[in-house]
Amino acid sequence: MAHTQEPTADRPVVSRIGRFADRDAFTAEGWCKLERTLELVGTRSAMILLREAFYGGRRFDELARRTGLSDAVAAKRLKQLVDDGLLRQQPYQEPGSRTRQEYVLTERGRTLFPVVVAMMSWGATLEGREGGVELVHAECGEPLTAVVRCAAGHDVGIEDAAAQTIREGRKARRS
Amino acid sequence: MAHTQEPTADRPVVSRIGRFADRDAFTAEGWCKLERTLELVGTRSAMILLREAFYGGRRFDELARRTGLSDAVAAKRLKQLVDDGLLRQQPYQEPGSRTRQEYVLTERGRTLFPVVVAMMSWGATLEGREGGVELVHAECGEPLTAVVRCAAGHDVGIEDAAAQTIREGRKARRS
DNA sequence: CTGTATCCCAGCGGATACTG
DNA sequence: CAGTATCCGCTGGGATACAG
Repeated sequence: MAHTQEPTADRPVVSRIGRFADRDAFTAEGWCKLERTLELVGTRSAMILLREAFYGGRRFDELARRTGLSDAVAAKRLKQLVDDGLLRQQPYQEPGSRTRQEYVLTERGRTLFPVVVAMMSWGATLEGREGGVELVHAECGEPLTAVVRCAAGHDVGIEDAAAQTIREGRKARRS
Repeated sequence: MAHTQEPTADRPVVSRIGRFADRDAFTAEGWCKLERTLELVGTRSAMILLREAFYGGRRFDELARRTGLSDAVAAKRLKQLVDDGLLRQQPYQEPGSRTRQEYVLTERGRTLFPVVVAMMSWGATLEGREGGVELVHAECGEPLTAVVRCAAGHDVGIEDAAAQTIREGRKARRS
């Protein structure tokens, strides 16, 4: 698949392999994986609540205040995230105080880690006030970024990516 | 699932280092890098237009139809993406036909690659119809995923991440 | 402390019609 | 082909008040 080449302006950034004649057939409905993701976490409130969950936030009060969301919106979105299986609610006993409910990421929610990191990392490249909170590697203290890799383990830059249609019925394997 | 210390309910999923006493001070305004990202690409239309750009879509008609967006919405969002410096409009001469305008990703837009891949890759893990379009590594044909890495080059799983406050003025270096 | 209930507004996005 | 203009419904999210 020769595509040595500079992805300059007169060529698509991402080369196309496969047949794109049938591209339009996949436009609508539930085909697009990106849109499926957006249906679950496509709102600002969902993303920043997840951000706080990754930061370690657990109690309702904590999550609502630190996101700056109103109670109503926080409650509604948290409920949706629980319904969608990204957060789980469970009782939590603190010695000396009464039982509380807390929100924790489920295993599925935890798999959003690269998504959150990718967005935070990209946002860090924009102009804006320095400071805030960041995620780092606990062992070396370096900030996190998201990189693209293929299922075979190769690092993949944008110029090495190609878009192709998936045959219906062909099982997408996720190693 | 290796990670020995189960990040169970009574511990934050992501451990906290640094002082979080001042955490609330960073809640509002432009501190959060994730929110900065959401301001630019936080809408459904922006994300799926970028998706099509990564797939290689260039002309207005193509982008509007394949995203399923109405002309009005597509035009408005494309204009915003151009204003924000994620897409660029440039003339394009096809032999035998008249000059056309086309939308191409700018360098900044291209850096959104991990974000788009992360979201598509996560969406692929959800239930839904098989098929559609996917991004693969051109050389080996394997599908793409996004993984988290620190600036020092280590792969970082969620259990190895920590949240910390950034001192104001400390320059966030991006290697 | 953890929500629910109402009211309200702005923005997203669809549909349709129209322009260069 | 590449948009603009207008209208309109839906929902995201804020504010305020109330409840277990």
